[in-house]
Amino acid sequence: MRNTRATLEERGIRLTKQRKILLEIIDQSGAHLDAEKLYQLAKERDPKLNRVTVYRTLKLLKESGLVDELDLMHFAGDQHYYETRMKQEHAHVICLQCGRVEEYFGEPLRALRQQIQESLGFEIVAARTEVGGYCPHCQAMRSEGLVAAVGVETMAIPAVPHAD
Amino acid sequence: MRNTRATLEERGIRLTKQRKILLEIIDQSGAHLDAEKLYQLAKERDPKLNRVTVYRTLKLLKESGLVDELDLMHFAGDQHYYETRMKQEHAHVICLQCGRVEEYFGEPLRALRQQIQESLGFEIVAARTEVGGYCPHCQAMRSEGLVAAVGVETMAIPAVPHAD
DNA sequence: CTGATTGCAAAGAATTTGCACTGCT
DNA sequence: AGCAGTGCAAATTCTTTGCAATCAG
Repeated sequence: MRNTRATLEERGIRLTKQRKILLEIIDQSGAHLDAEKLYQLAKERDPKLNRVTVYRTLKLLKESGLVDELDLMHFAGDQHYYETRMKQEHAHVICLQCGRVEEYFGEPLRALRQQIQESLGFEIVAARTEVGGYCPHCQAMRSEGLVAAVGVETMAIPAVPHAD
Repeated sequence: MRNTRATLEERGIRLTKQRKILLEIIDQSGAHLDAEKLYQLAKERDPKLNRVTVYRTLKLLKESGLVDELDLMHFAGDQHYYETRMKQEHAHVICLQCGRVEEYFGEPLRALRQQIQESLGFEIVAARTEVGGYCPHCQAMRSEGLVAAVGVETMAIPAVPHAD
């Protein structure tokens, strides 16, 4: 957040009340927010704040490289999710049953990036790895036959993930 | 394609004229098609074929695990791209300048998948790695100052990639 | 035959744009 | 003050749905 302000300033981007609110929400929220959820949260702080401003701000932050845009394997639809660009690269691993999203940090990610860079000669700017599968908890449920076997993309929007 | 028919048959899915056309186009096209491009190509073969059928068929193929859905870092917008599920896992590496898409196959991808599986205990069903950066050709252009430096996501829809 | 599949038109979801007003810097 | 930024309404883009007609198995 500290560096965020600096980056924005460099770009001559004004720090309005609305942007402050949105930045804080994105920063503080551990979860991966989509535009609508971000809008709902922002409205609590400033009921006048418009959905359009959310979209415009997200676009801005994306372009400035301050947030990353994910789609979590389109698990719950086609909306996009946003998170502040983290110091460390990570993969998102989503449970196709319960919707839980885990983050994976680890050496193999660096190795992969490194290798792609070398073998293709690309100068990599951004990388995204998303993985869909079944978390340990849901694997158990499935093998107990408690859950109907369905096509991977077939299930409806998930209920809230089970507790831990 | 041979196995495609089998898979569809198992599911009791009828092989209509329209579906045959769409399957062939997806199969034969080396490129990554979005729904609209697929529709355009299909219309050449059957002008009556409707856009809706394209969407329905893509959904079906996705659910049957016969095609993968990509978004190529949203480089050219929010549409999705489709490709037949390949035998081998691969990453998509897209040049943010010219739009060229390279595919990377390589051991590190397997290692990553393996590691995620082990450390998170997930049973992985599908994985997707997308990388944005600058291809060797565009790196050269950029360093020659032939191209204005722009924010990563700022550029317009790309022209056709330069020839190899 | 008969239920799955299509086409058409219309609805929906997510996101963007035009424009007059407002408020950072 | 002056222009970037906002809100509102309307437009766009991408995708899905309802329903009667059609066709594969």
